[in-house]
Amino acid sequence: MNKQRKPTKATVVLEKLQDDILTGKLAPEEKLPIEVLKKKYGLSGSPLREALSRLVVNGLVKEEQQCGFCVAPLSLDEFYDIYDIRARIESMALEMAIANGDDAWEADILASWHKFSKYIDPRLNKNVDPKKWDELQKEFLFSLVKACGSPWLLKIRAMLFEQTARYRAVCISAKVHDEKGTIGLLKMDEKLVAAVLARDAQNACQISEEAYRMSVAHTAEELKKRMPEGIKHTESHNERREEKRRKRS
Amino acid sequence: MNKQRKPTKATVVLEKLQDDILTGKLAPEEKLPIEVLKKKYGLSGSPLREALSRLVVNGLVKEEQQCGFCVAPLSLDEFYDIYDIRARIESMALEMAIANGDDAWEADILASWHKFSKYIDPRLNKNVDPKKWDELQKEFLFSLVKACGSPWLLKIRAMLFEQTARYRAVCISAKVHDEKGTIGLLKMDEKLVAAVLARDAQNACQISEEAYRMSVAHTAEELKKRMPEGIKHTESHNERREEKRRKRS
DNA sequence: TATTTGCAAATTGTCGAAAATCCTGTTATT
DNA sequence: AATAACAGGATTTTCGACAATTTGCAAATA
Repeated sequence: MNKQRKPTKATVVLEKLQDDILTGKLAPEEKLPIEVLKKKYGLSGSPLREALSRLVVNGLVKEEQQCGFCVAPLSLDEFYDIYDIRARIESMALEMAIANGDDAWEADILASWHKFSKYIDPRLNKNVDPKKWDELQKEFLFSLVKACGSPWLLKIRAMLFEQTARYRAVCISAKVHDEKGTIGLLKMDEKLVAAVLARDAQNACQISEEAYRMSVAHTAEELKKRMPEGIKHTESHNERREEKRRKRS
Repeated sequence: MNKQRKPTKATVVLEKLQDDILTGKLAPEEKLPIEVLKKKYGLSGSPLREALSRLVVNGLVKEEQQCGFCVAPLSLDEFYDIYDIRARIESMALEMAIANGDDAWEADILASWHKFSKYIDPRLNKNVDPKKWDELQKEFLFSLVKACGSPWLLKIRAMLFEQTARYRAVCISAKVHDEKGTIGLLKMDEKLVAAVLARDAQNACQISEEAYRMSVAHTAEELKKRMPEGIKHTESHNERREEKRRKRS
């Protein structure tokens, strides 16, 4: 009998904040003044600070002592870093899952692959919702490694996944309309599923890493196009301060 | 130009709590009632909850909604898991560092290895402080991977390192008095340094993993002696997993 | 006897205000 | 003119009290 405990306001607002950051409603480098957030989310300072503190640890929020919180910045450097590490971790988990997985694991892969592939296939579905695309893909990728047997590896993986979501969000809509690219992705993932179910770890990892490489290249293109805006925002922020100082002197 | 900001009480008490948990002053599963902590650390609830919230995210503290916080439990299951993942992550970082490291990196390895090895060698130093042993070893191991080039990998590694510290602490004093074991460790680490400086990644990783395996075996022995009965019941399962890991390499 | 119900005590979670700290623009000093 | 010292205002951080929730225990019920 699992006792259902009422979630605290802190955890509720944590999820809301996380979602707002991941979807870009709160922009990178944006300042997060408590006074504003209090009104926006309709609660007091304590649970807010609690939520923000948690987000600091997993890297979505940055804190400067005595100067409050802000959304963690985005950078190309970090983007390449996270994707690189994420691909390696994913391979590691994949290898372990292939060694450990049982029948239920295989069944789960087939099920989530079915749902994901049918949904995003432009030949079957013309109206894909980027949000749902992301959700289904997440479930599919998770099903592959779920059976790796290591809670900590899954925890680390989840953390990296969350981080990359922020970068993906920048250009997710672009992907939806790239019919040719989508079909390529489908074919590649299909090969991946086949390799995993055949318990061919080496091949599976190779395909997985290849998929990551393509994804990185694609996303980086979009990022370079759009990041200037994101960065300009913070730069202008800094420059405004600089300018003010210059004017006065 | 680095402005020194005064640290908040929350961050101060965070470090104190972390230290108390890592050194075992706060026992695993021990309840952490705020009323008690308030008196113990001499401050109010808000910064305390903030610190505890952070510790929840990185896994040192467990929270149950509406029922407060407690020190995260220790279990053999988790012990094997963390060490396994940590060894793999360490190999990954080692490989990258060997590929990326420069002269300064090599120099740093030699320096910290010198300090560490001289200090723990029972033929040179009879009065070793376990705390300092741990500190020097930490610095030495960090120097090996520092040049891996990935901030995120280092962050993950640091997190796992912290976690294992708690398990090590249970039996750290035993290690200090095992003269033969210490000399064995020294020899092994010496070979590791040689392999790293020779940029022989494969060999280095092999030695590193071998060292972890020995460490796991040794620590597990001590843990089994000291841990309460209830926790041991999954032991056979864990050992099977260890077997699998051993065979693979 | 075993299970459920209901109340009191204890503890957690939240609030609003007070204290501490930082930033900005002005004035004083060299 | 450049630098340092200093208030005023804004923001962050902390406190102490209040509200909400759980837990323990005893009485009631089957």
